[in-house]
Amino acid sequence: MTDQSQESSNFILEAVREDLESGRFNYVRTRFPPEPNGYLHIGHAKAICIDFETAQAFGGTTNLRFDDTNPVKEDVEYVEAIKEDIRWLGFDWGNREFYASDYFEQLYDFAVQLIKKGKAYVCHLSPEEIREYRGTLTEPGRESPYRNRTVEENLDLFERMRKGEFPEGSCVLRAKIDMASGNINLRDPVMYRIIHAPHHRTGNKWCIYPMYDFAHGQCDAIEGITHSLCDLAYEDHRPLYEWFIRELGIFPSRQIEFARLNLTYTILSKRFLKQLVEEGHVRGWDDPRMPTLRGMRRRGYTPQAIRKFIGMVGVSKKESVVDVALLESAVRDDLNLHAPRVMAVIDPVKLIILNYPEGQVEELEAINNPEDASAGTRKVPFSRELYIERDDFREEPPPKYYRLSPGREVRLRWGYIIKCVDYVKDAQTGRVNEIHCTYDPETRGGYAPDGRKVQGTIHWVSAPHALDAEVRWYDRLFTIPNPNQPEEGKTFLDYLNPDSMKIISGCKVENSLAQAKPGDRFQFERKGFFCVDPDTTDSLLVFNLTVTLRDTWAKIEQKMK
RNA sequence: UGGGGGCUCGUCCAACGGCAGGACAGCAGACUCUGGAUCUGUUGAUAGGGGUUCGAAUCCUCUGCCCCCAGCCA
Repeated sequence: MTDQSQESSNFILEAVREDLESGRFNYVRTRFPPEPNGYLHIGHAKAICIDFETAQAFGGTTNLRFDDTNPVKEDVEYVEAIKEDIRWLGFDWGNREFYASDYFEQLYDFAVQLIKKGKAYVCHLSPEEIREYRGTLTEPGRESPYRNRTVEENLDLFERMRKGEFPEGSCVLRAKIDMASGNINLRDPVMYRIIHAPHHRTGNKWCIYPMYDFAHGQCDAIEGITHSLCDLAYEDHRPLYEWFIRELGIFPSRQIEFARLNLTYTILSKRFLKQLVEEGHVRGWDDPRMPTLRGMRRRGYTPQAIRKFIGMVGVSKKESVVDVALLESAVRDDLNLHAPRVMAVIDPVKLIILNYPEGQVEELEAINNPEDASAGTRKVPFSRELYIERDDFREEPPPKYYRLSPGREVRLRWGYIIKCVDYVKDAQTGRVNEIHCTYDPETRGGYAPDGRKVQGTIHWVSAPHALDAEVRWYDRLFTIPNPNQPEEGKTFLDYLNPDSMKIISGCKVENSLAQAKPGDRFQFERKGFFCVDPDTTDSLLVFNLTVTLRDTWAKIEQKMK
């Protein structure tokens, strides 16, 4: 209860601790093994954190190893992107960057070793036949007619596979295990297949490539990985992983599986994310609505927030769906402490202070971050004509509304207390297009010398000084908590939120933002956290909504309906 | 009807035979020049049955429900 150490523990750390105590291992080394066939997302961030932090907890190291055993799916473009994203998260693999393809020769030797032991054979069954012979979940399989070839014949055939004498699909190398095993992975799994395609690293040197099951564990062994942490999906593969270790007599890495991350209102399947991009439902892999690390980065999420979130989620073997609100909370928490505050009016309406001298400009002092005194202060210009948020004025204020309305007083943040005396509406549309106020010159800086209480404080910008901006206001990409489980006859695309992005132009922001550069993060007071988008040009600032502030008024208003 | 896993507040994670706790969400209040932040309080759970035990979320047993596996993908 009062013990803080439990917060940072989990079943993997306990297992590793036991392995060290029992002497099973005397050091800790993990690996993060992405296949370079796509971009990293928040789900990968969980794996990355677990891999790196587990090792760190015991003074160990983590290798980055690209699992590049299938040349037709992979590309160098992805290895660079993956490295960039891991670094952004703040993890360092030093010079321990490896590739499964570095070990192709070694892996080939391992295969020969198994052939010589009579534990592997070249099989000429077609893919369809292999499937038939494999049996089903409830019925045992049948042995391949090629299963009992001699070692010499297998050695010869395997060598010729390597030399490129056979077309793709004509034969494979299989492990000779047990066609009746209840675990289908043990029914003579394929170890090598023929692929006549150039590999992004080995070029045309190879035309046979190891399958995941014959590559992963062996690479772990070669690298001396003590703990190979992976997805629950590989639980069934562990007996095979261990079979290869035993038969080859190689370093006995221990595979431990944990549950992958799922998030409400979010899709994390690579295939579906790809579909979102290719069909144009989002603007790209780095669209701020995407759960990719590049998307979240562009959205304004910080690596610290993502790591904090992963820590809050914990590690277990239970398949779960984490509420995306937890992520948003972690993001707010971090940004609250570090993002400078700024005034920005997203839906502006003109406000004129009738008794303020025309042409006069004052510089008012504003605190940059109330959570961080070292952030200092800045000057914001004040004048007779301002913009305020359209929603901060009501002709007929509802109960509990304490912003501006006719006859009422409100404080302009860091400015003066003003009172609404009149407003004008557009004759055509009926929309309010000007609000007339008077100000109390005694209240400069927002303090009332008479001690009078003003309930509302609203943000504003000086009209002649304001900068134009575009705001991209994001909402959840999907309308239901679990788009992974569509109703009968529907797909996740049926739940796309049509309002997941609203592009709002004509926003007015304070002029201190003139210096803002892409990637800079701010809090727009009373609104939310925003991040400067790379689409920003010299003439137009573009901001992405990272996450809104908690909005209790919206909640009250909602309840009154 | 094979094999492998999993069931603790709404959600996620703890408690490892000894008072079921935390975070997020929710609710109520305090404070406030952001209806922000902060602080306080509060609602709320051991899938079910049987057993072992002084004592069970934890051990045993039966039942139920959920997930994964039949790629020459990873």
